[in-house]
Amino acid sequence: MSKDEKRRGRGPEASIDRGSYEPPYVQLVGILRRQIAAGKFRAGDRLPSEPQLCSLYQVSPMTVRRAITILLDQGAVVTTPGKGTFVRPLELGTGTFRLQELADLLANSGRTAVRLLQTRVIRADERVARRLSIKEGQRAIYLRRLLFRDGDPVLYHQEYLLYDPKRPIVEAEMEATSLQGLFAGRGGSDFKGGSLRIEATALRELEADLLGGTVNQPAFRLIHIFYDYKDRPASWGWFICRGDRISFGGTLGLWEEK
Amino acid sequence: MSKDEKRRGRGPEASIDRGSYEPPYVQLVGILRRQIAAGKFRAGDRLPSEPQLCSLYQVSPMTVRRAITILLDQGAVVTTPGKGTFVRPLELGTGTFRLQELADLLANSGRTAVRLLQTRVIRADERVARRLSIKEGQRAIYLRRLLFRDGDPVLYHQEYLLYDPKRPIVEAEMEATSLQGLFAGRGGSDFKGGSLRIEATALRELEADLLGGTVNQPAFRLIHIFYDYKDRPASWGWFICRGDRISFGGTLGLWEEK
DNA sequence: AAGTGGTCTAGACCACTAT
DNA sequence: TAGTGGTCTAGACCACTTT
Repeated sequence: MSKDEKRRGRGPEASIDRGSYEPPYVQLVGILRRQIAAGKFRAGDRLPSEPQLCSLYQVSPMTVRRAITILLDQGAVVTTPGKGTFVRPLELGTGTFRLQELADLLANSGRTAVRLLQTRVIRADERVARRLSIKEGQRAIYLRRLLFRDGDPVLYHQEYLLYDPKRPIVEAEMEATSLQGLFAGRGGSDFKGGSLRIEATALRELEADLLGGTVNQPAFRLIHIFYDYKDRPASWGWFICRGDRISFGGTLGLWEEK
Repeated sequence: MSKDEKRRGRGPEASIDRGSYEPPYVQLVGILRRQIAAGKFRAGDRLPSEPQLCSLYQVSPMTVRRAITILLDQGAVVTTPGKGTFVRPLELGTGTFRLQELADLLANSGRTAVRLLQTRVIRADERVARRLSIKEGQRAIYLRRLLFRDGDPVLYHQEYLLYDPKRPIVEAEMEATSLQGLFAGRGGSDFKGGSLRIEATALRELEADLLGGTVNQPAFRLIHIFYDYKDRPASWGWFICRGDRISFGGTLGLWEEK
């Protein structure tokens, strides 16, 4: 698909290929990244100034600016007004893990199934009340689900939902709520966003039984709070997944997965 | 174009404040985000076209474009050429976890200490050879470190490094290698980047002993490979951290931590 | 005063999609 | 044909830092 990757073998500088399908600012990002990755500019070094880059690569200031901005929020460089643009050193704190693996586990809805284990209206105890910002004793919905991949149970999900008497939730809907649209990505959900937290844990008896694992086996617990469009916490819950079934990957610095 | 005020009818509820220290494109990002978060535009809805946004907020196409681009890589919208810009539904797969917690654990170098437990030159077995892309039997450096926070052991680190006879590593250097500059963020490292993977595990006897935990206690294993500027894998290793000492957080969708 | 990053304008052209 | 996103130009102004 990318057959016009030309070798610009000689000279320290590559140049912008105007005939390429790749826009100049993308090419410039690539050129600068390669120069950094090749060690031409090391951590702490200053990059050429923006006017210099303009004349070096024959592009307008705006195009240089776009490229720099991209490097900036890729974390490759830092800029300080009046001084210059500098190559950023590796910092572990900037590393991130993606949840893509979790989504992959549940992609392809044909291979995925949800079994609703339990659904009941409960009275919020102190813990639930605090998480959902309601009063103790108020109603909430408690759900337990088991998610299958190719017939194998892979995720155990427990969730507390705001109870809204004006909008009762149908059973069929509950299988989808916060899964459809969250996992598959299609169909709008009623949530505007949420916060996540991942913990290391071990399977308890029930969880081991449901997930076909052994008691005390290492596992991930993924805790979520989703908020509705009125900023109310509308869902609090957690997924349990066997540690030998999933792990989460990410990259650091200029490294791109190959 | 007509500069008549045809925006009186269904005008924007917010407008760009030219006197603000916040540049117009940032304000526009905020305005659109708030409208989405408030439910004015729901998942799947189409945003006003870029020319419409230009006249709505009296900014140039380039400014609108910058705002849209930001929303785009914030994951808030998706764009399809020829059709429009659409609000993106929540997708769990887009969630990310930050390693900030890990960096925080080791911030403030005054409270942090590194104890080198072991350092020896070894012959690479099959596993090490594969990870470092060297031949079996070749030399490599094996390190074991214990990292303390306020006197408490918090991280156990094992690492295999490329052995370079031309550049022997001093002991003092080893305490810093891949920690200084990776954690503290100052001082350039010799690595251009790396890949990370996080696993759920349980403490083994040695690890429990070192970290002051109990055997089989839940824990995280953070595996890393760092690459040098010649794209060689120069460091392979992993950190062990008690599960009750750390967890990793992140957000999803339009939610911002408050 | 000169250089640097940061921002913005007011158009232009292109490729794509729908009618 | 008209509308849409995507890109680009060739300047301009500002705030900041260094000399």
